[in-house]
Amino acid sequence: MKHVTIRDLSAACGLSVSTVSKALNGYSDISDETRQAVISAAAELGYFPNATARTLKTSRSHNLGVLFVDEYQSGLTHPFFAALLNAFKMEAESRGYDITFISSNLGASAMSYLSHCRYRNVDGVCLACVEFTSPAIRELVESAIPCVTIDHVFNRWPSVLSDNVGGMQHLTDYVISRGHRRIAFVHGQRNSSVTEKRITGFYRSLETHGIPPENVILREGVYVDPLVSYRITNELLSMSDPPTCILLPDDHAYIGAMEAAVQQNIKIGRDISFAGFDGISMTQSLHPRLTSVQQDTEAIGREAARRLIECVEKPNTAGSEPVTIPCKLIRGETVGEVVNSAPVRRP
Amino acid sequence: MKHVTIRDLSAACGLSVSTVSKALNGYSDISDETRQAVISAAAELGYFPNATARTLKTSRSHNLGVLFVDEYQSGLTHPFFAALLNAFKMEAESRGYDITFISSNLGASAMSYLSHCRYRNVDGVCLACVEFTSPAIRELVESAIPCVTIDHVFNRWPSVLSDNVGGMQHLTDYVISRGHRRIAFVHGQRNSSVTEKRITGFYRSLETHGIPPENVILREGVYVDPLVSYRITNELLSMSDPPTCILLPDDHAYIGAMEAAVQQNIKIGRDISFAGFDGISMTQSLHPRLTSVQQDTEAIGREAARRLIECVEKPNTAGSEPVTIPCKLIRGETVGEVVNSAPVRRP
DNA sequence: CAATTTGGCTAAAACGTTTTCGATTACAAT
DNA sequence: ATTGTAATCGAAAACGTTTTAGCCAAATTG
Repeated sequence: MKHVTIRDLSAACGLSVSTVSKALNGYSDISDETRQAVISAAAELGYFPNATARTLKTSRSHNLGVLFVDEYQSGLTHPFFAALLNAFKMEAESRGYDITFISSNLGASAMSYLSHCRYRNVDGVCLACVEFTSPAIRELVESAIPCVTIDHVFNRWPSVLSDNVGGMQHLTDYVISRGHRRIAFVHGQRNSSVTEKRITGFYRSLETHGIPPENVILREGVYVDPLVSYRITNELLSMSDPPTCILLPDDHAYIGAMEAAVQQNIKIGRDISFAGFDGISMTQSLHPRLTSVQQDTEAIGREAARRLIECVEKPNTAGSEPVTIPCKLIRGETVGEVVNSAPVRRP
Repeated sequence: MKHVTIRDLSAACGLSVSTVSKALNGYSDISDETRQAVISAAAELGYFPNATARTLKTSRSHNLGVLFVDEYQSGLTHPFFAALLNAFKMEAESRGYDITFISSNLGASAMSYLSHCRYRNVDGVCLACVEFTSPAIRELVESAIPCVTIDHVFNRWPSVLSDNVGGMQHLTDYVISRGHRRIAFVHGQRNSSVTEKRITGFYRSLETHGIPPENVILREGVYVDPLVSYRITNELLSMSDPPTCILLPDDHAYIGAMEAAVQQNIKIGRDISFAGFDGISMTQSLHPRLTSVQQDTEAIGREAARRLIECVEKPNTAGSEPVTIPCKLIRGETVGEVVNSAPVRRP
């Protein structure tokens, strides 16, 4: 009932263990004849090499670490991360790698990220959704273990970036193209780097269209929280000079914003326009369907896995350039066309 | 820069490797004096035992497999599973266990679940959201590897059940207590075991309240799909003898149901009542706030980890009884009180 | 025909632990 | 002085692989 070992296999074939090992690992000094014999015997006995023993000898575990600390304590239910992880896992598995979560509180004794990685002999680690400047992270990325980072770049290692700047810029471009000139942006928390990037994209669009900063309203909201957005939307709608379009921190905010509009009896898509961020499936079933920007989580995860594995398997090759994955604009029904073009206020 | 090994530690202490190992592992034939010396030296050198070598020797990996196949291809974004996994992971990590995903398509060669588990030397595996009757699963649960199952019971192994029967029963009880007598249940897909359980709970409630089956309407909907629920809700509302309350397959369905009610200008909570299942946070921000039943995913995951680890660490103890985790009723605003008690039709 | 190469295989040492079984000492009891 | 008993420690074998170095016959070369 125990694991069938390479010794059993060698006995069954009448060959030495070294020959069997080399036959299975594609060494060139084994005849095709015996190689076939070994392979078919392995299949028959249901032999799989013991990953542990192999790792001990080769110090390659075919195991990738995944490190993320969720700011919102939502853990794996964090929608962006969950989708990301799923794609990463798919790609890694297809290339023969398992994944294990790296955390700092394994068992009783606290363990640094680096220690955990070494403890488990991971071949590489993917960093996402973390505070990249923290000492524990620095220790890890400065070690010899290959890393890939998402939405952040260390010049030693490959990285993949979601184009938050471009995504927000295109969304704003779109809103402006629909005639909006007085726009509010309720962005997410200021301490997050993605927030800063989206703000950058927002202003970049305004600039290219010559819309003066005085025309826009910037407010700080919070992610994954409809209630704050409800409050802020109410405030914005009751201004003496209200915006014609409100860009929300994410799709969750639309729930609150919608509520505010309905209460004030303001028709969405005509009297007020909204846009979200993330393209969550649920908000695509609401009416009116939310206009939003979708991050290509699948491509991000897949690309991260590819680059990390390449970095693991060919350590000599020079560090690759950061790749940025474009976002996709989802044209819903919440950004209406401004016909009686509101007078643009210029200084 | 390499891993600091037990040999380095033994050299630093001037002791043999065996003594060091025994000191760290709490053997009784080591004096407290030398034990302390070893421990402090280990801390100073940053020594962590290599999990791979330890596993090879002890055939205990401190690694738990997690096996789930998502029916909806939503992978880790499956909300119930994501929450479950998160809780399981937390509990496992606090007890010194890492987790790895078990799948059947690792690398090029297809590998059975059992082979994957053996390949990675997992100490045990948690089965959730799977087709428990499939041959690949049977092979695994019939092996020597400890298993814990969620929402299904094999009598060999511990299991933890979410009380879908009781949850649905209490929800129906509540609806009936609000005066509803003509109730529709749009349940999920019929091939799922949780669907059957909820239907059971539904009928159990009807029976205890003496409501004849002719009074209720049963329709098959689908999970995580607002559109189908939109259609079915529309159909139900246009009946000559419409229900006063519609129980939906899950919270996602409420999006569609709400849409249908708004279109027909029917006020939710007064003219028609709705209830969901799952207690997704988003629907708790909608208005009216959805009445729903929340599964205690945190307790389920935690309990599963506990039982699995106990089963791993004390293999002799007899198999524990299945534990069922109760659901929590969330009283929202979507189930109104029926004042002019609709006449109950009796045969 | 001798010398060299080549093809195909094996022996054995590692990888970093744990654990069994002895070995050594000290000290008390006979 | 001999024996017995604890109390500590160490030697060495394992766990299942991979990989280096080498062996032997056959094939090729001069």
